Amino acid sequence: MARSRVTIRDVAAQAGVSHQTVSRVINDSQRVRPATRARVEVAIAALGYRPNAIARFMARGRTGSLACLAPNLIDYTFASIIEGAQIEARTQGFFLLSASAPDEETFASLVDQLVDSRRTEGIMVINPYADGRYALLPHSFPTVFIGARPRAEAADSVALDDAAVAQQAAQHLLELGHRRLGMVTGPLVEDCAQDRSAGFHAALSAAGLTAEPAWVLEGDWSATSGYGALLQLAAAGPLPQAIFAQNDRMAVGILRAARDLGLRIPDELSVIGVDDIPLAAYFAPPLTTMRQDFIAIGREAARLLIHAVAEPEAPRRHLRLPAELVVRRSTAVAQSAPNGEA
Amino acid sequence: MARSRVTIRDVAAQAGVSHQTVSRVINDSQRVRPATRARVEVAIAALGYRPNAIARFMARGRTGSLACLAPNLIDYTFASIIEGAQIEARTQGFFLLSASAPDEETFASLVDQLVDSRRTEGIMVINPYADGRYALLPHSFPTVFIGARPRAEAADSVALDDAAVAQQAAQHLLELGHRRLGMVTGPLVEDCAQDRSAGFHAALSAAGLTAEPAWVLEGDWSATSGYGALLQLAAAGPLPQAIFAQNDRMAVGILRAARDLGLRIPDELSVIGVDDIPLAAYFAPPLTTMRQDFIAIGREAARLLIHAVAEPEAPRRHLRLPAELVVRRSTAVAQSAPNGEA
DNA sequence: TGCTACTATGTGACCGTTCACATGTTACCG
DNA sequence: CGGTAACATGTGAACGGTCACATAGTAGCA
Repeated sequence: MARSRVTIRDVAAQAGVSHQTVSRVINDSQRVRPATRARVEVAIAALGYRPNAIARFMARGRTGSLACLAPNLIDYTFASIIEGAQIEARTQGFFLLSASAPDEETFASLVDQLVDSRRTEGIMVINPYADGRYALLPHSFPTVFIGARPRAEAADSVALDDAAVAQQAAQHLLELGHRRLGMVTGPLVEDCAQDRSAGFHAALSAAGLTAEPAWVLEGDWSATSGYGALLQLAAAGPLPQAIFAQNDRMAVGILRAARDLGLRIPDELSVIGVDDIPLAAYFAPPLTTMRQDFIAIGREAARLLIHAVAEPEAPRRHLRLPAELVVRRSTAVAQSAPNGEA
Repeated sequence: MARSRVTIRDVAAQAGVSHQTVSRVINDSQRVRPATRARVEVAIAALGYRPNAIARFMARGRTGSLACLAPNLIDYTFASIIEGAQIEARTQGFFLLSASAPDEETFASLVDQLVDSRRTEGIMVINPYADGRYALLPHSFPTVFIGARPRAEAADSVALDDAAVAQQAAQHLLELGHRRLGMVTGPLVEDCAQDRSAGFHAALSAAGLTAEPAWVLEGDWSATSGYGALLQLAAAGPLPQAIFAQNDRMAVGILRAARDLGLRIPDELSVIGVDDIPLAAYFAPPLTTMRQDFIAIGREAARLLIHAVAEPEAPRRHLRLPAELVVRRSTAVAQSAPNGEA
C-alpha cells in the first residue's frame, strides 16, 4: 500500500528546505545551488516521492491532455489516425484521451464532459461533418477537424488531398489504356466522397472523356456495398473496363463480386481502391490502391492542435496530405479496345 | 473567449448562497430546499457555469481516468479491446487514456507518467508478458492484464479461453474427417500461443491422434509468416489435410501461399484461423475462423479494473472468454482418406 | 410555549502543486 | 569595509472544488 502520499512538503521537511525549493528541483529549471539540489534529490529518492500530476495541472491551470473523437476506435483508418495523434501528443508532453461517438447524442455528452469541464485542452474530431456534430463544439476552443474540407468554423483541419488522390487513381487507370471507367463512391454527404468524385471526373475531363453516369454508383464504404455495386452494374448492362472504388473495403467487395460473377480480375476488369488497408496484398488478386499515411495525418492533427492550444489567436491552418499509388495485381493494361479509339 | 473562468463561488454570489450549497446542487445529492436549488440552477445557467473537472479530481483525490496500454492502437484486436474498454469505462464515469508502447522503454516511461504520478486510477495492459513489461508495474496498483494467463502478479486478468478455442478449431477439422492436421502457431514465448498449441494437441489426443511435429510451425502472427509456413511445409514433403492457424492473419497468408502453389482450398487443404478479422469473408476463399468477441474482452477488463479500483483488497479475478466457430469456405469435408482409417 | 431533533445552509480548512513576491545570502566593487 | 546587485531560498496565497463540522432554521411533541 505504498500509496503515493508523499508530498512536496514531506520532501522539503526531509531535505530541510522549503517546499518551493523542492518544486524548483523537480521542475529542474530555476537557480538552485547544486548542493541544495543534491540534498533534495536524495530526499526525493529516499521517500520515493513522485509529483502528483493532478495537483500540478490544478495549479498550472492545464490538464496535459488532448482528446480525439472518432465514430469508433476500431476501423483501421480511425485507429491509425489516433495512433499517430497519440504518438505526436506524447512527444510533446500530452496524453491522448480517445473516445468513440457513434452518434450525435454521444458526441454531445462527450463534448460536455471533455470540453466544457476543461478536462482536455484541445480536441480532434474525425469526420465532424458526417452529421451535425461539428455544430456541438464551442467556438474558441482549440479544435482540429480530421478528414473534412476546411470550412468557416474556427477549427484547423487535416485531410487527405482527396481530389488529387482520386485524380491519380483515375490517371493510373487511364495510363493502362482504360477508357470506360466506373466509380463506386462513399456516401455523397461526406466531403471526402464529393472531393474524390470531383477528382475522378476532373481526370476524365482532362483526358477528353466523360464518365458514363450509369457506371457511377454510391456506396457506404462497406465491402458489402462494393459487392452490391458490381452486381448491380453487371445486371444493368455492359461493364466498364475499370472501376475506381473510393476506398479499399468497397474495392474488396468488388473483387469478391467479380469472383462470384466469374469475371477475371484484372484481365476483364481493373479495380483500384484507396487506403491500402492492412491485408490489401492478400486479397485475390492483391489490391492496387492509393496508400494513405494515416499516421502522418494523426501526427499533423496533433501538431496543429498543440499549436492552437499554445496560440489560440494564431490564424487557422489547413493541411492536405498526399497518397501514394501502390500497384499490385488488381489493375492491368486494357486488353483490347472494343470501343474503337486507341 | 468565454474561458470557463466562472467558479463555484461566482455562482454562489449570484445566487446569494454559499459555495457549499452550490456544490451540493451540482452533485445533486444532499438535502437542498427545492427553492434554493432552483435559485442556484438559475445562477448556473445565467453564468454558464461548468464544474472544473480537474479541481474536482484534485479535491476528491481521484482522476476519473483509466489507462490502457497496448503494443499499438492499430491492430484490429487491440483497437477493438480498447473500444470495448472505453465504452464500459464511460458508462461508469471514467475516461480511457490509451497509449501504445512498442517496447519496454516506452512502457516504462508510460508507467512513470501515468501510474507513478497518479494520473490514472488503474491500468489495463494488453500482452503484458510479451516482454518484461509486466515487471515494470508497481505492486498494489489496480491492474488488469489482457490476453495473458493469470500469474502470481497482483493483477486481474481477462483473456480468450485459448485452449478451449484451439480445441474447438481442431475439433471442427476432425469432424470434417481430417486426420492429418498441421498448425501454425504464434510466437511460443506468448502464453496465448502456448495455450492454443496445448488445446490443439489435446483435441488430437482425445481423437487418438498425434500431431506430426514437422507439420507444426512457429509463426509471428503476421500474414507473411503464414505464407512462409505453407511454402516451407510444401517444400518439405507431403502436406497435411488441414491447418489450424492460430490467428487469421497467418491463415490469410496460408490462403495466399496456397494460391501461389496452385493448391485448391478447401478441396486440397482446409484452413481455419482465429479472430474473425473484419474482411475475413472477403478473402479467397472466405475464411473459416473462431470469432473472438474483443469488445467483450475490453468491457470485462474495464469492469474488472473499476472493481479493483473501488475494492483494492478484494481477491483478484481471472476471466476466460469463449470464441464462436464461424464456418465459411476455407474448410471442407476431407476428400478421401489417403491414409486409411474412416 | 419550550425543548428536542432534524434539516438546510454556512464556515473554514484542505487536496498538492505553482505563482508572485519577500527576504536572506553571497559576491563584487569602489 | 559599506553598498548594491545578483543569486538563493522562504512565505503565503492562489487554483476550484470537496470535506468535516458549526450554526441557523424548522418542525414535532409534550
